[in-house]
Amino acid sequence: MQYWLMKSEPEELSIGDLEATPAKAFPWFGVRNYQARNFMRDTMQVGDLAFFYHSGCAVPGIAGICRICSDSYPDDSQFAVGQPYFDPESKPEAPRWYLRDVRFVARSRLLPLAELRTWPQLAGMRLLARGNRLSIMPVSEAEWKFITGELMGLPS
DNA sequence: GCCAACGTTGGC
DNA sequence: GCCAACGTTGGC
Repeated sequence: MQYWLMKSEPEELSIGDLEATPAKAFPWFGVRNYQARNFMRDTMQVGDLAFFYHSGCAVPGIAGICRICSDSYPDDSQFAVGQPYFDPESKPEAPRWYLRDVRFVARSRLLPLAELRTWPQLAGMRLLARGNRLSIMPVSEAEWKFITGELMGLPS
């Protein structure tokens, strides 16, 4: 059981979209970074929990929690000619990009990036490291427990 | 294998 | 829209 943080632009997919259809498995499509792909393809396990992070919006921050609910499989969007995530270098017989499905767990109050930076307990968080651009990254158990317990007020 | 150029991410 | 930081590409 590991913890993660997954970034999404809410205009594309938001925690509200998951919440609106909590039984649905949402493919986490569009990741085009090898390190993030490797986390999804190789390291994640079904049942892992992840913070759902809203990026590229007015107030970026953690907006809720989702659960990894599938094994990894090829991201269809890499083969969609003319679409934003098309990758002409990737072949169906050797897909380059893999994803997993996630499902809604909880919405939280928005925890803005600027607020997360103020907590000494989170000073080592990868999300807050200078120049960090990874869209999928591990979260330590201590960070997870602090955020869910102290900032979200969820029972442990 | 180095590294400059370029494209992308993502906060502000 | 700007720009810092990073990842990728490709020439050498």
